Amino acid sequence: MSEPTFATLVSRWYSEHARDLPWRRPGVTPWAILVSEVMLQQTPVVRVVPAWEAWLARWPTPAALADDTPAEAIRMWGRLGYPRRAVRLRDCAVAIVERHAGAVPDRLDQLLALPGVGTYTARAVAAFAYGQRHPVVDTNVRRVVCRAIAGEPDAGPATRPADLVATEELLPVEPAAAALASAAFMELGAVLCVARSPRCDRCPVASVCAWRAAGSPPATGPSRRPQQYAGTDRQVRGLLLGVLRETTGPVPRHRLDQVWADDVQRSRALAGLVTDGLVEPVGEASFRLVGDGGPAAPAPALL
DNA sequence: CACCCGTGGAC
DNA sequence: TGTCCAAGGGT
Repeated sequence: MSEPTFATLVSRWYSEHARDLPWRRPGVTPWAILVSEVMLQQTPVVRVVPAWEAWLARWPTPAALADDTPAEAIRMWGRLGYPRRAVRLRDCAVAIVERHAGAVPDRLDQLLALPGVGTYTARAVAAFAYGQRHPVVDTNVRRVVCRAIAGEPDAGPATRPADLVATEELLPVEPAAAALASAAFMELGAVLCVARSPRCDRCPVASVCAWRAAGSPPATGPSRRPQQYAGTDRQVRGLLLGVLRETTGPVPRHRLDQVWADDVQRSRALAGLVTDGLVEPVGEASFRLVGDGGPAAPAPALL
């Protein structure tokens, strides 16, 4: 009789206490899982749930989304934040149709090649949609492994190859069990082993946690400086996009001028939205969400 | 690697 | 009230 492994302890806890999130239910398609993963990039679960349901009701397949405009994707994205993700998700749908006949690929390298799909999302889809054995490392998993295994209060700012290796070593050999363990690690980090005031009293691995054993030392160095928002280009972009989102078709520049007083910053923000494929100019003095109201008119400059 | 990219809730 | 943080990705 050997002691249960770390993954076994967390997986048992997960089996009993996992939240009933819609993308975890039986029969959910790989596309639906991919959509959930993209929406969950830096956006809390509670805000994703209704957006995910509305999105999939409208675009149940990659082909359906690929046939619609970026403008509609941006509108459906609502206020999830980082609306470039909406455009990339549609680009991703187009790529899936073109490269994979409309089916979400199951190979890691093919997933990684899709727009908006990085190290985390590719592995999450391969594991959760296709049951493959890959370490799935997000901010939650990094925190759990960093604390429980390394005994340190917090992980670094970005996922490193070493994080993947450390997590892989914790996974069971059997692929389905490994995928379950990855979901369990994430859940533990999201629900109990949270950044501020972790709930160690309910933790299934508290007795083997290296961080607890070390006396739960607090984080020392300046981790990452808080990201500013008020007064930044991001706030201005958000204001501009808010106007464009609520209007169908072109919006005269004078209406956009009202959202922010600083001409230089406002122009820079608008140009950024154009560069990022969210907004396009219409004629001399109007802008719209990309593709809003049909294909763009021929560029007059080309004659 | 550093920085940029939205939004809203909790403390 | 300001700060911190949330299933990252692209450049």
